[in-house]
Amino acid sequence: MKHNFKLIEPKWQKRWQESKVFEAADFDERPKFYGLVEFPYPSGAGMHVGHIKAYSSIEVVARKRRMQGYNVLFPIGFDAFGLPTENYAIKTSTHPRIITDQNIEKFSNQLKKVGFSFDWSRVIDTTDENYYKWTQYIFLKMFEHGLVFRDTALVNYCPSCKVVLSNEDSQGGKCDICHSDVVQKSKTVWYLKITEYADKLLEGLADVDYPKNVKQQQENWIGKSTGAFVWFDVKGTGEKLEIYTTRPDTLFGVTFMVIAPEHPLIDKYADQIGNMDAIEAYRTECTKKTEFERTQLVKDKTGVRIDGLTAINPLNGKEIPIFIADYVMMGYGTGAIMAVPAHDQRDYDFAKKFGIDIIEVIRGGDIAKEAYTGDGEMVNSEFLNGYTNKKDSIARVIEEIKKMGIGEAGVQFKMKDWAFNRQRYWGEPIPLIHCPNCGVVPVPYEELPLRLPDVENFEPGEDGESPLAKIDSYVNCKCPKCGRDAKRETDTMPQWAGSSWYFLRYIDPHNDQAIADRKKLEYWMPVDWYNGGMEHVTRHMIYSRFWHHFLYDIGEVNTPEPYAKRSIQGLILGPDGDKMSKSKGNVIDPLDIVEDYGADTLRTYVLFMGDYGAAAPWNDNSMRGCKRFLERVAGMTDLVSDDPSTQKLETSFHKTIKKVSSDIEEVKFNTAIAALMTLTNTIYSAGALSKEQLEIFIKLLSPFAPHLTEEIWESLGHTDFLSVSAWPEYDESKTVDETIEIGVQINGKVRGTVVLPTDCGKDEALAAAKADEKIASYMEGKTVVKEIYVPNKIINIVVK
RNA sequence: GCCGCUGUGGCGGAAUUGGCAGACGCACUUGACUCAAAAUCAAGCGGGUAACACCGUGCCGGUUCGAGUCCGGCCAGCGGCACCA
Repeated sequence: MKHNFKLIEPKWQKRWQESKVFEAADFDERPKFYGLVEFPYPSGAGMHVGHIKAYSSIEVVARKRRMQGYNVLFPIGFDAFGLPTENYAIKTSTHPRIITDQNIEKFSNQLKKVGFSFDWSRVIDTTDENYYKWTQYIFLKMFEHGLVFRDTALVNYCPSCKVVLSNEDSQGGKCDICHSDVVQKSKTVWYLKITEYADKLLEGLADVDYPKNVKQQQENWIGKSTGAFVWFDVKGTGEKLEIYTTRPDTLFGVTFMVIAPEHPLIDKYADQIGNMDAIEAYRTECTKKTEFERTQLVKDKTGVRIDGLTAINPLNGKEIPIFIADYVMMGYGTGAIMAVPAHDQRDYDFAKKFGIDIIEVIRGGDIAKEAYTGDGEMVNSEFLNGYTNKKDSIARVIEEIKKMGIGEAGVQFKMKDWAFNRQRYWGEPIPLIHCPNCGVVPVPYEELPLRLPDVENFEPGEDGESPLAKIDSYVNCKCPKCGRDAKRETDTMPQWAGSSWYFLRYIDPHNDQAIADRKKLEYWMPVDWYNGGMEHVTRHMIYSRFWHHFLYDIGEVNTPEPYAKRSIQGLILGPDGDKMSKSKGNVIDPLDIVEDYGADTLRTYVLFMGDYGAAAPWNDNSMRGCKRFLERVAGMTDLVSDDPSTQKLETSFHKTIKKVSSDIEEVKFNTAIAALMTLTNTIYSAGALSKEQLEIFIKLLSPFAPHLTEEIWESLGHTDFLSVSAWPEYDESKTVDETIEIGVQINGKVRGTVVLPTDCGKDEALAAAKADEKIASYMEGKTVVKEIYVPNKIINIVVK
């Protein structure tokens, strides 16, 4: 047979679609498998080869599972709210709804051309009102449970996008959308209390199968630290200044305190502060610094002493000065620290610059040169003197400060609450109403969805005001509680809202009574295997795990963790080894490859390129090698024979079944394909194979190259789909050859090989080795010291 | 600075977890077919040698009959976090 991909690929895609062979069946008695891939943002540019690689992994697993007799749910949808569409809408004066529909249409067609076995009856679109109704529903549930709050604080703000960003959306001080520098701005924003779930998100990691680096990155992001809160009296005010520290056992080494420039203590006692002018000047200066400047000036500490306010060390009653300095952040801990210059480098640098005392309380370093942060004997610390173990001294001091009522043990997280509103049009409207009488009132559940109104102009207002604020008919409403005139919240939800629960909607996409039917949720959840990119580990994955834990707590879902297993795909780089980008002109369009080489070649190649989790450059020649391989597979149909000699291939077949089966489970698609190539070479050398053997071969290949293998299956006389035929079984005893060639070493160096019966005994093996002429020559005139024989592996003869 | 990952031919990458390093694919060389080219088929392909020897998995040392794999110490690259108290 010839591999005529242009003919067969559309043919099978049509048949799969018409027969609904990939549609999942709820409550089927077969075991279930829920395979998930990160649904795409339908951009105007269409699909990227990265999408193909990302989807091909679960595609292969899903196809294998179906053949193994599982009831498989492998869905796809579109995460379609977001800025790129909105910006394109502004540029072209087209409604985002129209653009989104066009892009979804384009993406769907492209996905179908690659032959992915998605269940197209369950497609979701996060911008569909019947979908975002439930996004709003979950939001209101969170509101109801006190997880939504409003606060005025310093937030990440992107001046270019004119939008408030969450911590996750401004990693490294850059806007996630346009990559320009984020500034800190005081704003009143809506938060989701994700920090309330910090511990659950951390502990949940113990129960899931994620790659190590994924777990570690999430742990870092959550950033739990344990320590203590300590309250310092501010002399003459009755005020307690609360600090957080991980080393409360260094309390006797405190020689000053530092509070963040934004700390409320300053304004509260402004009239007692003698140098308010200097302090105000410093505060102004701080707000002008960009994130970049702050991180670049790490060594150069700045600050101002607050005249008129001094603190008292609660352990020894010593008076200590208070400074403001921007190396202390309002956003972490309490915005105030006790400074122990002898044992913290930042405090040390500050103390040196301002001429403050440095008191050693832990021995082991040289505090004349630098701060000592290691372990050692405690000194100058009264009741702590003599402790040498940090754990013990911390435990002791916590006990003591608790007794004295001056502090307590505590934990802190780096993770911050999720700034949840965006001053944008193309997002889910936030279903809250501001009533002058009742305060913030939720839109009643029965009024959901709160629909996005039509507007003329999608541009945000000058001071970062949402476009929705300009529509009086939307803004003005009646308070659901008291019935008086009220105003709607006009901001929308962030990009990540819709994707925080989408995997639940696939389970019951058309349900208008609930997120999804409870029984169906219990049947399908959790997601058995979720593949995606590293870039979502500290955004989408954290957010969606948070929402899911919440839904579990209120009894809406049956598992705390949404994803049982996670895998990560590595980037496909351009042929030049650089990241693909339009400006570099090194972008490979997957549809061009489908057109010129076929979908089966594309699919096989993206998985054959290398280690699935690692980045690898695209290589046209290497891709053609995969096409050549598929052509050789097509050619096997001409080798089918009932000649008894084909029985000699049996061992190779059993080995290959075993290898391909296990490699797919271990995300080693490259070696699974390599094994099939090796078997192809073996078959061609043999010159013939049986019909049954060819059937096994195409079954093993079908998850990778489903079109060609369906075609061969049909040509062999089958009228059913290969895609749902039974996955081949292997017989362990038949995976072993009768004879095996092993290496023979003299003194650890390979000097020859010998062919032995499998599992041959030691005497026989050594005799065979010594009979070898070359081996014998190496042993001549030497005495044998030791003989090592590992069956089926190696012979090593040590001589002197 | 802290944490994590990775270093193997000309290239992408294998190696049953301590047992013949370089599977499979690409590139390359030679041959067959062809007027010729492409495609295809056959053979070769880490360095080195006429052939052996010998040298080879980032570097230095160690354990072992035997190390890409284990241990100790470095070096380089990538990713994440970062004045986190």
